[in-house]
Amino acid sequence: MSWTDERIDQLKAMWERGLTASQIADELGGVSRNAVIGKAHRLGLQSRPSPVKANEVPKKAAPPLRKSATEAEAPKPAAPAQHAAPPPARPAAPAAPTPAPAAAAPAAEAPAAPQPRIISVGPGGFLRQGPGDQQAPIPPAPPRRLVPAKPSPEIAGKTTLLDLTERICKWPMGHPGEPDFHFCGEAVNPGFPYCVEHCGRAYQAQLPRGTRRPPPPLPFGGPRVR
DNA sequence: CCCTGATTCGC
DNA sequence: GCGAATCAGG
Repeated sequence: MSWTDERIDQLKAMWERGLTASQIADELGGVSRNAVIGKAHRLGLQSRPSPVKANEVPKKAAPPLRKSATEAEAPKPAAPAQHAAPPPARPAAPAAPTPAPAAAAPAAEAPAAPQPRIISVGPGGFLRQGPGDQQAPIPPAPPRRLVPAKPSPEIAGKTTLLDLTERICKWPMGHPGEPDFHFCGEAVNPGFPYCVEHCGRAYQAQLPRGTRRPPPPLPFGGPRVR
């Protein structure tokens, strides 16, 4: 599997949306988590909250057993005189304990990052935006009332999250949070998370905007091999 | 153990 | 450029 422009776009989008590398890899298919991370770095996409990065600046004297001591370069400041001069800390680590300016929740955020490309990821990754149909701000918390999850009559007979199995089409119907949100529930197209019909919708190529999408090519035989 | 992202380095 | 192997924190 190679990094086509489209896949790179999806990677960027999902990465910025805060999906984990595993999720992204899974969503794209054909690549490993490492591949995603590697690519993200090469692209210059940069570190969001990483578990292994709270601090740590310079400290590479005894790399366990790596094959090379690439950077054993401690820039000797050649500071003569000054006897008893205490190690002036590290020249490059002033007082900036919070290098992550945007470490907020990945959800309700709109940093206004210009993103002209069109991307289209299936409902699993939940991205469907483009210059034309950008998502509304999703602003004020809807005055919806949280209710003690009683089996409302609306979802009676519907496929809920708990009903999902590997053989059940997981295409979402409606939107999460809405009272009648449920899943398609049809038998899946074997090997895919959705039924044949929804596979057709999930994996179609992005049409040029303006084009009315005709009936999806139904006899699904599309891409994505896992 | 599982998960995460970061980094290195042979290809 | 790519990604497995490795590292390292939660």
